[in-house]
Order: sequence, then structure tokens, then C-alpha cells
Amino acid sequence: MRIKILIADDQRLFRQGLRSLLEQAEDLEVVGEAADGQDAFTMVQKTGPSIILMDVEMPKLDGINATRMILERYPHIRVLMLSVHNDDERVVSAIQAGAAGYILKDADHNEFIRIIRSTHSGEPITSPFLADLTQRIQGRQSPSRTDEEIKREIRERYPLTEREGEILVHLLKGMSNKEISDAVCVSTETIKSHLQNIYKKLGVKSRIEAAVLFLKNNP
Amino acid sequence: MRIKILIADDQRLFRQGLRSLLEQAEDLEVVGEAADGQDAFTMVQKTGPSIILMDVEMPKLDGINATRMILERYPHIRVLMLSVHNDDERVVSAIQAGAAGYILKDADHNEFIRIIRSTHSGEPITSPFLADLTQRIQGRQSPSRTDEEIKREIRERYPLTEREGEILVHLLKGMSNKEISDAVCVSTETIKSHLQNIYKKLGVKSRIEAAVLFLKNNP
DNA sequence: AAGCCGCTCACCCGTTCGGGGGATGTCTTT
DNA sequence: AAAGACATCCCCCGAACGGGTGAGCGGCTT
Repeated sequence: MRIKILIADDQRLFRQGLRSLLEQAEDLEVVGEAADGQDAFTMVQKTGPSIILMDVEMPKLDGINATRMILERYPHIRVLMLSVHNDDERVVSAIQAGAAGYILKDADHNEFIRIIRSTHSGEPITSPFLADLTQRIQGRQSPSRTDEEIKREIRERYPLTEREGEILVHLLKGMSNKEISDAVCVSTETIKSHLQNIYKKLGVKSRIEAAVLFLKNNP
Repeated sequence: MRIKILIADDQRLFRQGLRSLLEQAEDLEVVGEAADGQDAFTMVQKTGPSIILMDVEMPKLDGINATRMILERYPHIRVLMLSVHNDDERVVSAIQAGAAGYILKDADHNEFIRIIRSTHSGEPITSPFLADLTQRIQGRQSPSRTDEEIKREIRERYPLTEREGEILVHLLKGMSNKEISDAVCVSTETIKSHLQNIYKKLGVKSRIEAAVLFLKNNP
């Protein structure tokens, strides 16, 4: 299985040059190109890459924000930021956005491919001088609570039954009744019943009000 | 205009005694009674009191959590907690939940009515020894950002237009398309159009997914 | 002048959601 | 044994929502 790569850069020539460069390596596969950040975001959904080479400077949506948006939804993807400038502030922003590395565009292509491979195999970060920074960033990341923890917190704050709490957890992920019913293996009618009770207990009129009520009071 | 009061206590006799006591004062009006916390919550919606006398010890949903739930949705209501115990921990919990005061059940009824009046007229807190605690609690309350601030933050993080950001702000309050269209004075069809664009840009399929995406990354 | 973008609105269509009612079975509490 | 809470499921209905398409208009850029 080759490493699936998405290239995001506003210069067509750079993209194509990079593509031909990378495809000389048998274990690399360029599955798509994007001309701007917004484009990159949609291409991720279509092509499902495991590595994204993302230019920092792009129209519409810059590489930093595109990276953040993509990682919000696909945390498993590793993003390597590319730039012509070695701007400290931007490097920090890139790491904060969750990038796996920051590479200058005048890097040697062999070194470049090596970085891609090591990033894909799980190397923590490609810039040695960023080690401590990464540590600090990761340190202040939210602990990403489990469903069980969230459910416990819900049932602490609201008089919900076991099942109702479980269903509210799923609702808080943005799931539809159908998706929830599949997840907990009951009929959608049952989900509807539980939701009716939840709405009454919480004093809300819709799923989105319930979600807002809980999330706005929970970091 | 008399002060509208809701009494929440699980003992019917206590409620009725308190009611007759309070209604001897011409400026007080008991608009409802509730037998438990859940009941109190629903009665608030029905009767719209400005003061709630809330017993701490109640079945189903205790007074602390009922207070928190009610104040989440009706921050203008002032809740006076009643209890037979002068338990420090519970007093703190009550204040944290947002109660305006904590009164022991063996208080003198004249003093009691005086407290109700002064609470209604906006006195900060009825227990002098709680002044600093209240300060601290209020100090760590979320600053309650304005719509404009939230919109700015949204547009920093996502490539949305002015209008789209504005609409997303309303969506994040749990408003329906109709409510949003009324708020910004355009057709619901226009709101739908904007939402379609927002969904595409954020890569989500529904309003609730959009809300969750934003709120889960925002304290 | 032509083109793009943002904002507006409309129509149609299928799905989902919320609200109401009722029904069953289990388990615990009284 | 009776009562209540809980979980499950069903039916019906109207409203809301999401998806697609199209279209007009003002402003800005080229």
C-alpha cells in the first residue's frame, strides 16, 4: 500500500513538478492536487490522503487555517507545511494548527522524500528545534474525553436516565436519529421517544438547542 | 406590580404555610408551587416568577441542580435557597449554582420577607460572609461574548463571508431557519441558501454538525 | 465591458424531526 | 399486589430541514 499524498499549492507548476518528483518513488502516490485551502479541504473528503503537503501561502483560505479545519475533522491525517519563508511566527502557528512538520521549499528533494516517509511512519515532528514547543502545545490540548466521561458529566448536571444520557452523548456528536439508532441498536422510534423526554427535562424544543445548552457550558 | 414568587419544596404543608405567610404581604404574590426540582423547572416556564424559593433537599432533582438548570436558561431570575442545614459545602454549591442567597428554614418570617424584598430590588447577596466567595465565583464566570465577538472569531477560523458568519452565530444559539430569517430580516429561502454554502465550506451535512464543530473547539 | 462574488429569493422534492397518542415488558419500590 | 420508573416500539401528522437548480442584482476587479 503506497502512501497517499495530497498536494495543496496555488502554483500549478510547483504542484506538477512536485507530483512528478514524488511519483518517481514507488511507495508514494499523489492522489490529488488543490489550488487553495478551501479546495484542499474538499479534496481531502474525495481522495482520503494520509499525508498532505500544504503550502502556507494560498488564496481564499491559507494553509494554516486549512490545516486546522482538516485536522478538526480528520485528526489522523498528517500535514506537512511548505513555505518559502522561515518565519518563526508562522512556524508556531503551523504547529498550533496541528501540522506534523514545517519544511522550506528549497529543501533537497531526497531529504524531502525522507521526511514524508518518516512522517508517515509516525515520527513525532520533523523539526528538531520544535520538540519542546510541540510538547507544550500537546500539553494544553483538551484531553478528549471518552463517551463514558461525557455521559457521567451530563448525568451529573441533568436529571437524565442512563439511556437518555447515552443518547444525548451521541446527539452531541452531531448524529441523526438514524445514526444514533444504529449506534445503540434500537429503533429510530425509540430514539425519538427518548429525545422527547430529554427535551422536556432540559426544557428545549430541538436537538440543536439541547446541544447548544450543553456545549456552551462545557469547555 | 407585585413580586412573583415560585415555591419549590417537597413538603406540601411547608409550601402552603409559606404561601399563606407570604400572601399576607401585599407586594408579594405566590404564582406557583413545585414539589421537586424537575417540577420547579417546568413551573418556571409556566409561571414566570422573578424570585424562586428553592429547597435544597428535594427528590428527583435537588435544589442545587435545579437552580443551575433554571439559571442557565433564565439568568434574570433570583433564586433563594432554603435549607434546614447550615452545611458549608452546600452553601458553596448553592452560590456556585448561581443562587442569590442561602436562608435557614428557622429564620424569622419578618426577616425572611425582608430578604425577599431586598433580593428582588437587586441586593447583591443576602449572606454577608459570602461576599468574597461571590466575588470569586463571578470572577471566573465566562465573559459572555457578544455576537460581534463570536462572529469575528468564526470568521478568523473559517473562510466565511460576513453574512454567513452572522447566520452561523444565530445558528449557534439554537435558532431555527425561521427565527434566523426574522432576526436578520430576509426570507427563509435566503437563510437556506447561506446555510448550504456554510455546510459546504465547513464540510458538514447539517446545522447540528456545524454547531458541534464550532462549539466543541470553543470554550 | 465582462466576469466574479456576495446577497437575495424562489420552486420542488424527499427526508428528517418534533409532538401527540398509545402499547408492551421489566424491574424496583412501596 | 400495586405503583412507578425505565426502555422499547408503533402509528400518524405537520412542520422543518437539506439538496438541487435557477435567477436577479449590486459591487468590485480585470
